[in-house]
Amino acid sequence: MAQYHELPKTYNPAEFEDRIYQTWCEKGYFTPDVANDAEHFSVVIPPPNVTGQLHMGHALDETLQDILVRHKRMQGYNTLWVPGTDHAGIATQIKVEEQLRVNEGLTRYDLGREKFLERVWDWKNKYGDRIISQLKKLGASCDWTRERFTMDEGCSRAVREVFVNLYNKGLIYRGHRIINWCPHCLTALSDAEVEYKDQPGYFWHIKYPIKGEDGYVVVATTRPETMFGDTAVAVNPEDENMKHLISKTLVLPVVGREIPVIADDYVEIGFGTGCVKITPAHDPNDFLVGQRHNLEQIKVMNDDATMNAYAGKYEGMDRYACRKALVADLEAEGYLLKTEPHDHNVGTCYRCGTTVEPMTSDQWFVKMKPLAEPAIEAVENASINFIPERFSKNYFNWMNNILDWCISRQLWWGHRIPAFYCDDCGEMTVSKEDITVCPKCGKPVRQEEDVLDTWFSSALWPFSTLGWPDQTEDLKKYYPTSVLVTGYDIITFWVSRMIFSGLEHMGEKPFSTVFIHGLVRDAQGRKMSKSLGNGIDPLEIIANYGADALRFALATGNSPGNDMRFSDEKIEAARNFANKLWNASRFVRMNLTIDAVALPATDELSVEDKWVLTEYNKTVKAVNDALDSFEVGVALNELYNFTWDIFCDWYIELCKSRLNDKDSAGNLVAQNVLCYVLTGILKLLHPFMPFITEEIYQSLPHAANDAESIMIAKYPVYDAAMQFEADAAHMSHVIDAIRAIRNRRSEMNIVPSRRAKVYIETKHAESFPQSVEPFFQRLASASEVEVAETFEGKLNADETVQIVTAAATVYLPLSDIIDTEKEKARLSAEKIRLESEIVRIQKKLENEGFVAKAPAAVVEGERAKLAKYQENLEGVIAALAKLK
RNA sequence: GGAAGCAUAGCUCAGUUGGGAGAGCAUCUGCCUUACAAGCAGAGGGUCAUAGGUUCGAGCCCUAUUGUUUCCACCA
Repeated sequence: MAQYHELPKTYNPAEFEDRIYQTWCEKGYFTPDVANDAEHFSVVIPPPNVTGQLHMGHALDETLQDILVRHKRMQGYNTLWVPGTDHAGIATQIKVEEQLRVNEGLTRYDLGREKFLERVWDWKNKYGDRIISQLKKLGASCDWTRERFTMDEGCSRAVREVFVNLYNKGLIYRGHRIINWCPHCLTALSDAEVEYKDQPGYFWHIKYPIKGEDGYVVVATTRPETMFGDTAVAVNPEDENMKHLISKTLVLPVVGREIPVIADDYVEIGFGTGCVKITPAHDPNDFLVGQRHNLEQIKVMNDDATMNAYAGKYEGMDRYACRKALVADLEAEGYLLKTEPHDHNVGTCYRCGTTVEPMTSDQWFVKMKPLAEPAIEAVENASINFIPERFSKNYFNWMNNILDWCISRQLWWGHRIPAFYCDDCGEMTVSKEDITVCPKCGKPVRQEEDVLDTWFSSALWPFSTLGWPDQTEDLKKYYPTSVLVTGYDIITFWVSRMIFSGLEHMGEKPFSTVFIHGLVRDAQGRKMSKSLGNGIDPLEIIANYGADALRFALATGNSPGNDMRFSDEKIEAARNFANKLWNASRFVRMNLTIDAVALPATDELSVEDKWVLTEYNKTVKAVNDALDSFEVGVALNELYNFTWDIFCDWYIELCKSRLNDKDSAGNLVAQNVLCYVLTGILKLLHPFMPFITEEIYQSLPHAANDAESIMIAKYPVYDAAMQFEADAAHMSHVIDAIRAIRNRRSEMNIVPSRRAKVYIETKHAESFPQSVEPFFQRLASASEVEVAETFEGKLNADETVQIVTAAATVYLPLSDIIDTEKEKARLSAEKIRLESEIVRIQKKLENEGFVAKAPAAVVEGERAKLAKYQENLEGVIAALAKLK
């Protein structure tokens, strides 16, 4: 035993987690051999942003991935988990600008582009490293030799390659279009980056006078400040009340500019006033109307959402200040007809929360329709599967209605768009390589200032991380990846874009399965957020409870796609389980004299050995099945129950008598079976709780074919030869009887220290051989045990407690505390219960439909149940008769 | 406006091809039984949201309703 280290008396994860992780790294277990021709299992990590630190969402995402990855690795797959981080364009730039402002009172313009980017890289290095070290704390078995960053050289090359390819195919274009503008971040946003929120507001009804007439039309608007950009008023041509206005000219109040009344069926008859002001430069719908009618686009705001010269005397005012002043003026001049409260949904920036301003602008776009079609098809024909399946509906909804993707951002942090302008001849060149002179005229060129949407590079992650555009060995071996694990909140941002990118650039899907999980909420079910201050720090949890407990708490009870709550109770329960496993292992270990484990031959095994092996084997199957179908919570529940209830509470207890008898043959058998099953539990649990299982594994003797580390051990597989059904049935008779005795004694408040002889009257003598007698002594407070087919005439019913179980009637001679009347009442109640059960089952079995249509196994099960109840009832009736 | 999820013990949640409901925590009772009080043994507690339907049989499938959460779209 000397070669195996001791387990300290108390479970203290902090003592070994870091050490074990370091050993795994040193041994290179995380790095697969590309040349190994086993089937591959590959996963790319959803790259955490370099903006911050690990939060519970990451912890869940990483835990689930690690469970799948470790399971497959132990099953012998050529397993790769690629780690990395995301540059997170806007988010990171905002953070660094904020830091700059607070610490130095500077803006990015004070530093200039180059110096500012140096600062961002400093930030990236610091926080990127921090998040990686946090992933390691969690136990993530990523291959760190393949760590990537969305802006590293390789990924940047992939981005350029993709950009140029799409441009050459006509799928990327530059256009003057209406986009979502964030006046705080000072950049365009894609549709996906806008979050709509309900905000209270008003409908202002404003008179627009008709030129040359006394009359006016009334337009209702929630955004009066945009009226400086109005270039028409539209009515529906089918609207009988309005059609007479068509082609008339209106005079914009305050501004005095003349605009036409146009006909467009975009206007809904009966809604509002029936007249709609058209502001093509500041509303997406109006933009389309403007295109149809060739209207002028008048932009009335600056980039920071202050009003420009078109707003006349309001120039320089913020859009909301302008709104207030304008409304007051309109009212004063009699143009304001009425003001009604109106809640509406306004778009906000997903990074800073500022209300987005729709504006026309020159931006770069990806033409989406041609890319979306094959991406939709891949999910439709189940080439890619969502788990749970319902999330494919989300996906279809987004992809079917997709508009062109605005990919340019007016930021500095990101992949600069590889377009080069020649101011001399006006030529624009898009190029994979940087160029300095115009290929057409030879004059100097300047590169596009804008950078790409951060999701543009994320979209390439499954292949850019494997070396593309080079045809690397990694790419050949590990693409397409096997599973993508992520939250439902970024299906549109990321998953959909990876799918069409993979199909377009690789000609093959990026992954086969998308495994979606929910959000981690706080104990009250609220989203964790900085503003609420209810975030739980995973690192604090690890420090207090250990990474294994955190992982267990996140994985247990988790079902795909559903949100979960994280609470103190949960993490404590997880820690308690780890502690239980720890102590059970200590117990096993302290009873060991063997140096190696070998499962004894079947004829050497006792009934309880065969029982526990049968139950273990069932658990092996259940866990593998559950993991194969991504039911991580179900798998862990199976393991929890087997470990705690069957192994610890029963099997270990059942072994104690053999373990105490050091010289018996049974002693070695028990040692071997205990070690065998415990090692099996450790292996099964390893993907969920990697550290504690390794620590214990290293402290136990192993079988000849066991690996040096549990990480690379073989995952248990179901073995039909290890199903000992008959023995398992015998054992459950014994367990039934023990439970029944405990139950009675507890009801009668008999302290465990008061022992009593146990008489077992049974027709199933084979279930109660002499070898099980110690179980009753140890677990049912028996002083001694006697088994017989009948104790007729030997026991006085009035002086014994009668306990009827399915397979036996047990007598406890406790004459001094027996209340015969209570015994009668109890047995009578039991009789009634059994009778009603019997009637229920009999009815079922008399039902021809049931017998004819139900599966044979179910019918058989009911028959067996009936027989059991009937035997039980006979026992109760006999017991009652004796009390008369 | 469109779509989806959830509703099961006091609380938080499992329940996967439909065969008479489980766990953790909490509560109550008894135990320091030499691995574990972060524990052991027992107990109580559920018209599985409501109303219909399919079926021999429904927590599970279908329809409607109520409550709740989320996603998408958005009418100025």
